[in-house]
Amino acid sequence: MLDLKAIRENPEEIERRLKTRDPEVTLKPLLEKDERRRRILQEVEGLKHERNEASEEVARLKREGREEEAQTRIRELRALSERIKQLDDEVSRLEEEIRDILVRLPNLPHESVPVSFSKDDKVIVREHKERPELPFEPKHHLELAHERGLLDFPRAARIAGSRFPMYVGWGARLEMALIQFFWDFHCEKTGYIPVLPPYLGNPESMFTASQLPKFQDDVYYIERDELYLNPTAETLLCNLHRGEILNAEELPLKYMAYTACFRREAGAAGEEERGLIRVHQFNKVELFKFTTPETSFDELESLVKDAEAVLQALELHYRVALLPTGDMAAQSAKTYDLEVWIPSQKRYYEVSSCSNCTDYQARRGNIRYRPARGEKPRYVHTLNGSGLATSRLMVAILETFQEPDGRVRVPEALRDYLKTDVIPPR
RNA sequence: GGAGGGAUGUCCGAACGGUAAGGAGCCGGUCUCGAAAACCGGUACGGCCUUUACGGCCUUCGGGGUUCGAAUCCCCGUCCCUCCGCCA
Repeated sequence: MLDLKAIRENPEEIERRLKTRDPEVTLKPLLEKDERRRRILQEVEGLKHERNEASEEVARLKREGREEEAQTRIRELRALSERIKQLDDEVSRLEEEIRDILVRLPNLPHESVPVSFSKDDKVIVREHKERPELPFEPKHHLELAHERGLLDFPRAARIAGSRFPMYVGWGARLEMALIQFFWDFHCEKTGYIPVLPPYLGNPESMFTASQLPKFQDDVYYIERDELYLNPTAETLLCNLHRGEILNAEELPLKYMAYTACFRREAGAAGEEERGLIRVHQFNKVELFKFTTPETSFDELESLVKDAEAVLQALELHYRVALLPTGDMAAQSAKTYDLEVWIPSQKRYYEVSSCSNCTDYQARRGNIRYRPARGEKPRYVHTLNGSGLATSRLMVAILETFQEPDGRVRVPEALRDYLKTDVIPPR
């Protein structure tokens, strides 16, 4: 959510910047409603002042036993109270309308973000390692998994439905090893506080993270209990300090969580996304930071490095992309994607998305910090990044490290977890 | 799921429907070489409004209602506690 006061003070500039993400944006109706609201507010506050003084007078008259005079005064005050109620209602209606508009506006993009509506206009910032050239036609991960009995989609479909993965045997062991490796890595090497949060979130949490109101259809919803199934731990961690005022000294606060993530993925389907690429349930270790406004963009750079470090440890080829204005999530002011090479498709897939959401989520969730003793609280900045999503990583590992005979070499970093250096045939 | 009890500031804690006591803590001061103690003063976080003032309005978990006026009465909800039931 953007700062209404800032919009009021600088509407042209803000509208211009928002239009780099969504050309439809117009602030005019918002400003008109704001103007009206403030006018009525002034009137009603004046009337309330009047009422407060009159009420005090009634109390005094009653204390002094001047009952008749008090009754006369009370009769007079009825009309005033009626008017106040009318105006109050109008103010609340306007406030609701203003909020409705405000919560749907995206965040202001940072000036370093390339301006474009096409996702192809992302900027490749850097690459790691050479693109692996296999001396044979690489097999699709599903084929490898089938030969080795690593995944069982048909039976998962029996249990839950299509596009739910089921890991079996060495597949299950590899998935657990990846989770455990990411978890240990960030606990020990990058210093994030580990958290196992609830997997369900209430409407307020979804709203704060900006999952609502726009992405209602992308999340699973349990109507009976008014709870949403976690789509990404960003949503959960974002709410860890909702409504709090943090101390400046404790910032930046760095958290990490492992969760399963659930997404409806309505409408998504296609040959390219067969197998583990796009599923309703996947595992992810998420990184999340609460920082001061001054440091957030530096913290974004280090967050990206923390996520990259895991890919490097796994010896994978990847690149870092800076997303253009039109391709970022609404809450983000600046986003880097980490994209890993998938040999069978000869293309990159996103395995991590690292964003600085500045004060956008903080304002929605009223997450603040006090810069110094006695000073007014300010909104924190929130940052999130996957560190990483395991399901797509498994695809990359199976395909990148496959041998001509279909065996899969286990990267050094995972050997302690798997107790083998090659995934054998079943 | 059922029955009770509760939620007031940084903390504790009061308030016949009449406009948020008191204490601790914290901040400032007196005293002191300095500190402690004592004493004096300040202290409702926070938000909104513009005529930026010694200003006004809102704020007793949240949302509604009754009333001239609600921390207080009524309704709905959230969270916490106790008991019963169920249960990995």
